[in-house]
Amino acid sequence: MGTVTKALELLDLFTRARPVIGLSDLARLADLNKATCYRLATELTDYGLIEQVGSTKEYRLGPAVLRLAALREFHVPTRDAAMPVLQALADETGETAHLSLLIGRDLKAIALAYSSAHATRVMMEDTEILPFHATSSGQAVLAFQPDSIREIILGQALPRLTPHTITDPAEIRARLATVRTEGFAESTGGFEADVHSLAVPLFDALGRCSGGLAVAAPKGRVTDRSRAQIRAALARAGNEITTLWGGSLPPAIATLWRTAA
Amino acid sequence: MGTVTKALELLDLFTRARPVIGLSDLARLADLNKATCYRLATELTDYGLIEQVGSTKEYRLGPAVLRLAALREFHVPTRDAAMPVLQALADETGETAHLSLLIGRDLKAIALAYSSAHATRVMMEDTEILPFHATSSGQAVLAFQPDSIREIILGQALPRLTPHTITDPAEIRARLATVRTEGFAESTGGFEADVHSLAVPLFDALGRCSGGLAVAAPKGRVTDRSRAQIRAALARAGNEITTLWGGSLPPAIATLWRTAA
DNA sequence: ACCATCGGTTCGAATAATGAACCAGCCAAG
DNA sequence: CTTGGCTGGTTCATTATTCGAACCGATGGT
Repeated sequence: MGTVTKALELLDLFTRARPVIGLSDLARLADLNKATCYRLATELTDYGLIEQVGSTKEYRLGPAVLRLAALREFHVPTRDAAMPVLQALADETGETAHLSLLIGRDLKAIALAYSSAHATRVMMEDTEILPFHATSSGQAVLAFQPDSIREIILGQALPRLTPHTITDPAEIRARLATVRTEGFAESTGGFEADVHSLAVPLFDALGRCSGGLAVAAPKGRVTDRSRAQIRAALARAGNEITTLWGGSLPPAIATLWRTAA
Repeated sequence: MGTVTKALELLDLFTRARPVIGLSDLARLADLNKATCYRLATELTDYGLIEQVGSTKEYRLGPAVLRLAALREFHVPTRDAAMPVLQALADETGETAHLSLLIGRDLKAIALAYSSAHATRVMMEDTEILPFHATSSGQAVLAFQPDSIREIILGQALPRLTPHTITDPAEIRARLATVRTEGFAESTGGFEADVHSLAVPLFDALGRCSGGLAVAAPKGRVTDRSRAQIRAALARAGNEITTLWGGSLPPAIATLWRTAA
């Protein structure tokens, strides 16, 4: 593994639940020698990807990420464009909506929107990496990947995260086929017990499925009626975001979503 | 210089004016061997900081920056918090407003807002790094840095970017003293000929000056009246953003701005 | 006074980065 | 259809950089 990758992996240690990390912790979490970790952290700090805060000298993500994101949004409006749609989706369904993107080999959440309709809502605090096999977003995205990529992912370990997580590759393949014929993915308690979620795939300008859009609700609140409503809202929002991204839906999906919405 | 820094410097080659870069160009621009550049680019690509687009395989900034920025904004709302104020500043003054942050040893623009009041407006296309000596933002920020940092920066080369650029360190030091007593920095044609700009410093929660806020207008459109209006708007906006950042103004500045607004 | 931990530093050994030369593929000019 | 100059990508021996055990001074709790 290259030095650059090692340095960048430090960035992944920062999460919503753990936004600041001291040098020793950083080294422990990254399984790196403290000296090595210090050098890498110093280089990241010099560039501004992380910064040291206050007298304790702990690290957190730095201002450089803002500049890079602003530049990317200028050229390829992704998050900014999708944000209002995401919030509208949360408002319309009364549940938590989130948007995820395929980054490297992982599916990562990049935006959340909450609804204030209910006092209890699904929070997604420390959820950056969405496991493909255990989440509806993951299944929605996986269903529309090329066979080669899908098989690489299904060949990896598929940890049982809850008693309801599906871990059999064959069973997952069957579900993905269903996702393709229905245009929606559904997961109940596979990632977090008591959370139901529905998701749709999103497509970029080259027709590749590059992300997912999901609505997560407490299991007990989901009825046949609300499921249908969420599906309709997801279809509309998925269509809208894909359009905003300059993408185009596979014709089969477009047809399926039209009937849902 | 470390490998990580070299890799990260590749990211700086992407600008608004040059958002996609091929491998050979990237190597040339970075003054790196093509093989080296390729390895670094591959590592950045694997992480998602850059991505290859289409059949031409050119590189552009990748989706990972969005995730990192979302995480940082969650913990330290900076850009998101300032954005509406920035737009209001542009609307109120009828000119281009921009926000810059001290990142590493450079001052970099992270957000722009345009006004639709006039057909001609100052565009800031390829302006990521704002030279301290030649811009009003730079002078505003430099004026409030600790002596040690200020002297390091003034000790560097101060290129003459236009016929009106001030390049004499002594003269700059004098202007910075004025900035401190007035609470505003002003530059006319020092960075781009025919552009007038006014700026104020911004302060973070630790009382450090960590950025600048500026309004840039075509030189010919600036009158005594509009200058006063811009200063008043800048004072209000600077105050507001500093507050949003949980920062506090140095008492001297607070007093100065109160009289302007 | 003690011990553990913190951020940061040192220096020889070990490893990873480097770059000249080399592919194959593409495209436009001759 | 050949030539030549470009592209993105690859190889491998040389070498410069990274690595990590041990060490430092400071801090904080017992």
